[in-house]
Amino acid sequence: MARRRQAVTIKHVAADAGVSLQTVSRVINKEPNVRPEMMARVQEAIERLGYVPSIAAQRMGGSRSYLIVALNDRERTIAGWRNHEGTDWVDQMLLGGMLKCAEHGYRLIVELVDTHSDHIERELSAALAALQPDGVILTPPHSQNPLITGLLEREGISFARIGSLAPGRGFALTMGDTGAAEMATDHLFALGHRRIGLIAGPDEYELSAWRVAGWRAAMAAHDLPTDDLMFQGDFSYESGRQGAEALLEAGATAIIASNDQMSLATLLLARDRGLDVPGDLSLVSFDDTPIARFAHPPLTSVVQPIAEVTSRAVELIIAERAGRDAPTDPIEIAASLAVRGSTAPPR
Amino acid sequence: MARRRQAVTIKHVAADAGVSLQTVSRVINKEPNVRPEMMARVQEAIERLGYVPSIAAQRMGGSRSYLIVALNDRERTIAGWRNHEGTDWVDQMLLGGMLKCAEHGYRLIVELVDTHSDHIERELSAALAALQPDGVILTPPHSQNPLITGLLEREGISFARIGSLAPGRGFALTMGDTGAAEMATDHLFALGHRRIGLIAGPDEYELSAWRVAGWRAAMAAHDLPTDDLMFQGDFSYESGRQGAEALLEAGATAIIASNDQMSLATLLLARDRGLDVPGDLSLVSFDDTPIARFAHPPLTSVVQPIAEVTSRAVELIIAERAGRDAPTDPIEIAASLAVRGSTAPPR
DNA sequence: TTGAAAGCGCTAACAC
DNA sequence: GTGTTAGCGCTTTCAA
Repeated sequence: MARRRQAVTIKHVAADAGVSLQTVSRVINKEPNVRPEMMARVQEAIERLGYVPSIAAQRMGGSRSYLIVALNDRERTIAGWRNHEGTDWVDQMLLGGMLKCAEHGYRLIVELVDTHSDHIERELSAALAALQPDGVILTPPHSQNPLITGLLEREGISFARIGSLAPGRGFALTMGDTGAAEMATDHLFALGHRRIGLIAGPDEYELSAWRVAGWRAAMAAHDLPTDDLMFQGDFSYESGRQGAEALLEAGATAIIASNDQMSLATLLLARDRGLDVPGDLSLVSFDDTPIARFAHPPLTSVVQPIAEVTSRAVELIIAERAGRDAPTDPIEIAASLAVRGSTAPPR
Repeated sequence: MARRRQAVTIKHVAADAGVSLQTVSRVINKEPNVRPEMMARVQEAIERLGYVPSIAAQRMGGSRSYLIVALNDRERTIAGWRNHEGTDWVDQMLLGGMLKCAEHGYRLIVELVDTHSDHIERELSAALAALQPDGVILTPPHSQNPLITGLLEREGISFARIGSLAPGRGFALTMGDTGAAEMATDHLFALGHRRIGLIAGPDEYELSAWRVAGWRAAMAAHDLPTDDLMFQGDFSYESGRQGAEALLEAGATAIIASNDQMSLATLLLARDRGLDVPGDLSLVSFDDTPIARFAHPPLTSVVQPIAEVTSRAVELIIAERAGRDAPTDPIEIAASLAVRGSTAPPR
């Protein structure tokens, strides 16, 4: 295979337009101090020759790399793909992130690193050194891992933290978990439920606590006790089953589960016990994956705007690189509730 | 934001190990002609300093870019993500492709281009110029688009064609569609079906014809007529419904549908008509997405090894770049049949 | 407002 | 075997 070089480079454009390399570069980067006339001439040459800058060369020149890394948890992501039951977190990130990137000539690269690895910093450093991305989008639980945020901060790379409100650098974005939990609780309350249980996620995820807080707030607003109605799971099916057992024991007539696996576990436990959903037990899921949508009955679910949040994260990163000033307050893009067949008034 | 440069470069390593840049480069690239002793010294320096080569600089040096592009159909892919019903083609490509890439220090970048666009060549050229990937993995229907394969061939970029057997350059890989269709047909025959209908995919996809051929071959082997038992759909729900109507009209007791949407359409049509699946109608899907797995009953499906095929495609591309000789024959990684509740003996 | 020169981190070609 | 040199395509000084 022949050593392949760029077909048309900035030099060709410069020659064609009869200007210097520098002027072409300025036009490409939309820099000021170029006469409209020059700019038009250069633009025309670019079109004619079909010139597209090489991102490797742009990076080498010391400017942007036009690469944004979406960092996900390796174990969980791969497990999701392997089981292929449609957990579409990554797809939604691609949908929102890739398309937004494309609008600005950027690319989104998915990277996986182990949360629990002791050499997580080395893994990430290697990826950063290899790719030299202009930004990194962190998802839970990476978004609240100080080893990761610290490294990014030291390296001076702009990053977004999805699902984290911790103070510090990096754009914080949430999907309004507190409000979503309140919404779910209120929905169940409005149906007439009073014993509303919550199967929470693990502490490792900040958002677990937010959801608990939202549920507690809603319960308190209705003067309802929460005493033994909370069970802390770890997002696994098994923990969901345990949680459902505990909450049924506590007399829950409705259960909110913090993800699809725990919801599914609850649904199947109910079935095993001969309980009708939603007749004997109402159920709200906190994920809107096919597992929830195609369950029988289809689960009322909190729908998380992953694509929108990722898109926003990309925007923030690109805007910061472009020198525009960044918002310092956390950004919330609220989840919504899709009411389906798993919730109904209690008997 | 400070202009960020590589923290530790090949120069640092060279200095640290007391050798020339070139020697370090040779070690990195596993080139011959380096004494084991030198190599060890360099390796040690690399470890100690935590050096990782910059992909951009490697590309600039004129060698590999360590980037492989996975090219998918824009419209279909985005629609899949938007509807988010778990069509996990891209996920499976990432699963197989990313992991294999990672083993060799490569990255997989997902790119979307419009099949029906008249400027498809410009779109692709731009992506190639920007990224300068070492290889491109084509999926249907791009894999049989001469505009695309022609361009890649002219540019001298190695590429893999998934789902294409057309002659010409590029590694051809299939998932044994002919055999899969035969397998599905034989399964139904073994259950006692004689009127087995097929809802085929559009001609735009080579594999549509292979599936028809497999079905025909299996039917012929059992001396069964195929006359009015074939309907050509276009992978849409609507066409699936039309196909199901036509085939039921023709007296089919079993239907094989070429994707999940058409299968779902068939299932729902049966339900509308009060037909029990599998009692009155057996159904085999050609996709194993959540739509098929979570349907009621769960659909017997052809399971396509997308991850494996992509992984293999990555291997082939990397091997070719490394100068190892490439297989010229098409590679088949056979699909399997997951028997579920939608197939049973006819009444 | 424009251009010339230097250098980014790496590899290819050649010399030693 | 190993080191030296000359770029790759671009951006960043800095000078005009």
